[in-house]
Amino acid sequence: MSPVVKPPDTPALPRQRRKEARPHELLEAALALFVEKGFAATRADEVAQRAGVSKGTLYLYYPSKEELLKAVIAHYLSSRIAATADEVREIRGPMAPVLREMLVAWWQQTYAGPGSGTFKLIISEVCNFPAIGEFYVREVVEPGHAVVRTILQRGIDSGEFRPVDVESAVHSLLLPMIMLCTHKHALGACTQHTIDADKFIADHVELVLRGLQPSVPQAMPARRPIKSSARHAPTP
Amino acid sequence: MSPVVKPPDTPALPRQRRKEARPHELLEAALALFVEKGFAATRADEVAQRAGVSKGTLYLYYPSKEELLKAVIAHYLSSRIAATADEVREIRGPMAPVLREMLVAWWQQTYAGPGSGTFKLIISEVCNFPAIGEFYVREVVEPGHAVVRTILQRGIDSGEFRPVDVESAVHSLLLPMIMLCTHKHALGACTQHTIDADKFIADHVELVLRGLQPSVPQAMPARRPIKSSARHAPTP
Amino acid sequence: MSPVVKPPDTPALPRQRRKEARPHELLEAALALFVEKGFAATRADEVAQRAGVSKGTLYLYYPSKEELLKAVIAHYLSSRIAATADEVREIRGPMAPVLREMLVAWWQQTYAGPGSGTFKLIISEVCNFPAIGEFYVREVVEPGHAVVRTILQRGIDSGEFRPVDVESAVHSLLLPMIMLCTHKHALGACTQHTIDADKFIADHVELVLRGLQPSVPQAMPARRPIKSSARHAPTP
Amino acid sequence: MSPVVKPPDTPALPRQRRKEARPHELLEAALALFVEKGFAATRADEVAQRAGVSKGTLYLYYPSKEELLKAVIAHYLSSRIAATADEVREIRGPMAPVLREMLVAWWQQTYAGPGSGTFKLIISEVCNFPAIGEFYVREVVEPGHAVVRTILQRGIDSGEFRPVDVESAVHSLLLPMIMLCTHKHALGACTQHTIDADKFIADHVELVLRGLQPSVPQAMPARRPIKSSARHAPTP
DNA sequence: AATGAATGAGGGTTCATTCAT
DNA sequence: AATGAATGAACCCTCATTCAT
Repeated sequence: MSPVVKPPDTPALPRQRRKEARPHELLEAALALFVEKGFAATRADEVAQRAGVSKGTLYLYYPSKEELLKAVIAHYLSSRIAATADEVREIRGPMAPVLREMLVAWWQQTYAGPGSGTFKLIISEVCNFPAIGEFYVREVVEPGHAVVRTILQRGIDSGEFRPVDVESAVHSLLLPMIMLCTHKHALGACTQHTIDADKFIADHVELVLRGLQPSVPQAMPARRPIKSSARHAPTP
Repeated sequence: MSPVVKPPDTPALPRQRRKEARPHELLEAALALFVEKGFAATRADEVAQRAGVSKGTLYLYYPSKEELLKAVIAHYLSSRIAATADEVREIRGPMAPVLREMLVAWWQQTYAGPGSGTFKLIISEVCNFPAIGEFYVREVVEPGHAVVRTILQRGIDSGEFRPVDVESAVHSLLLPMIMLCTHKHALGACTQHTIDADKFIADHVELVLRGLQPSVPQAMPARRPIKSSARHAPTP
Repeated sequence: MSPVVKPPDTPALPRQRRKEARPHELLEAALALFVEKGFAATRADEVAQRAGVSKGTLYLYYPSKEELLKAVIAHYLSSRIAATADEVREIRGPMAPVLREMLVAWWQQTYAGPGSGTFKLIISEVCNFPAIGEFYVREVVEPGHAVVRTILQRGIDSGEFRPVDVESAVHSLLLPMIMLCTHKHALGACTQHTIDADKFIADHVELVLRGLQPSVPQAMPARRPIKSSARHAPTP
Repeated sequence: MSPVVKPPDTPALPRQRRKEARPHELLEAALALFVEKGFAATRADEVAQRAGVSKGTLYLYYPSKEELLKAVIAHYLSSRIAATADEVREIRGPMAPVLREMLVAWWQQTYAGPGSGTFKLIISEVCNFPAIGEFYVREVVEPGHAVVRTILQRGIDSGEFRPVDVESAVHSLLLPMIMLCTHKHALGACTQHTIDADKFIADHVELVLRGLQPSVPQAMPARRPIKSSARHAPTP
């Protein structure tokens, strides 16, 4: 998927001057370690060592550990979501397949690649480095939400979807995806509690799309109290 | 909420002896700081100061920072989920209201309280302290999933719900809740990107419950390709 | 030997008020720990605990750890050497038996009792607390040396001993004794390298007394080069 | 002797890179301070400062203060006693001059050099670090004793020496030397109580050698009570 | 008088950053 | 450009000492 992944079996590549590759290798090493251990618990020379350079070299490319973090975030979040938005604007016809395919495509690109760790990283570090949060919201959250919101709104307008709260539906669709990316680098990385991510995402999108269908009036008497005695909060 | 916060302008308030209250105050302070800044970035005397004691006192109650972390996790994750499971087992009748009310009740308890931060804390630190992950999976994840899984399965068996993949549906219901707790202490704590959590949870549960309803045959021509040219991965 | 040794099998003596015994118990505990671990490596509450009191109580009797050290030294070095000196002054007749019996008597008293540790303690701590050294020299070294010196000199004057350097002979007699006391609490306390102290002291005194005998002229051609090639410094 | 001592009035002498020299300089500084103040009372940055480096540099070469202590011991106790033993084995002829010269040679090498402090250091710290004692016994005590024992035994076998207890005689010869080394760094370093060490050692060896001479029967009626009333223990 | 909880200065150790080579 | 030895501020933790009970 990403051709820059350093082959892990070439430990001592023979002194070829690859000044151009250095920054990217450092970013990749830094991302992996920041995601795994957190920013504060990652030592600068761990990053350098994983990138195959000395500690001093790291500081040749990034003036401080914090700048390295920002570069990591900027690099792995430079999204092409805006481009997606433009494409979506042109599409006509039923929105359900559009939504399904767009989400699954984004998902497959994201979950497998190294960028899946950025969500955990942002969650962990945003309070210490609020600039990261602003960048993320501006570059990723808002354009991403906008795309999904647009599709949903168009489906509602055309009667394809029920008139649900669009913000909530956006979250219903996207939050599990973010959570799964996070899980991959958290519990999933160090416990036996794994999730079949691809299957879940397919099932989840399907479930939500079902939930968005206009109701067939008589089909479901939702929220009509049936036997009142049966209902109570189970964990008061 | 926190009447114990020492006013910072009293330089030497007379040394207090409160052996019983200290552990809880220290745990509360540690949770807040570990959640906000991360374990490694939190200094031991920050915790002590927030709890209104000196650094030495902290070490009177917990032998190391790591043990303090474990105590925080153990304290705030001692769940009453098992009790919930017992109650649920007795319930008869339609499962949709049971599910809705149980989830909302759990949600309201959790999101508002200090325990909502534990999810971010676990996400951030589980790779550094795998024992935390095992504890969390055993004490929270598995019993929690079991409760929801039981309800869903019973609804499927009775024909109230479609025969969906139960594991996926459990995740569809719960992951957004976890994500929202996490969000509260991450982006939500330091950017303007807020979410109306209560409304979203209500909407989300409703949406999923709709998606679980048995399908009315003619209602949705799902997955039928409509205009083939309209489909392509939106973020290439 | 010393009737104040606390029986170690009465761990909780039932609240009897023994204010008078406290200081001595503290001194005994402090001596044992200071000798074993050194002053700096001994914690104040270790001393208190070994004496069966709380940390606060220790500070009721001694205002600081350093004062406790001084009290230990003063207590265990309060020597009765001066009295010995008076007795010796009266003695007439051959000095060899006097010396032998006096040294053995002093040895037997000292080596077995707790005071044997004071030599190691002084060696270890005198550079950090020079006052201890001055006290020790004044109270122990000088009077002790004076006694032995007097006896030796009298033996020399009477022709019983050879006219050796008296200072050197004093050291030849006493230094091994000090060294053995030190050894008991150093290597002897934690390795298998033990010395049969009583036998050695008897042998040593005898050997030195022999060496003090007037020489029989033809007996020893000392310092006459014998086979010159055979002599060279063995560890150059 | 110590040309590396940094003059204290040059606040920032330009950072030096001397990877080879550092370990020895650190060991020398550490020995001096550990001997003078004891291990526990010596601060790591005192050692670093005396070696002319920063505290961090110390930890570049030794992973902890305790490892530094072990390195000091290992470095200054790497004895050439075994070599001496080989040489001694070849020597024929009278043993008295051999013994005298060997002891004086060893003495002169040891007392003047920095290694003279190791005895005090071992005495002070062996109970806290028993491995040091085992190392010392194996590397120094046992081979050293073996050399002296061999010489004495050969002298006894040839009739040159009286048939004394060899172990005791070894101690009679060596313990005062150890004690003098110890004294140099204890009382001798901080009180006026000095000993003319070279003279004493020469006298002492001579005294003991005299005591080892075979007795001329009629010369000394040792242990035969002469005037019985004159004998009594002077310090009862 | 006795206790032991509380304090905070101090010491061992780490690690981001610098700089001589 | 690259290295890695050197630095020192900062952090975890200890423990002598104090003081409320």
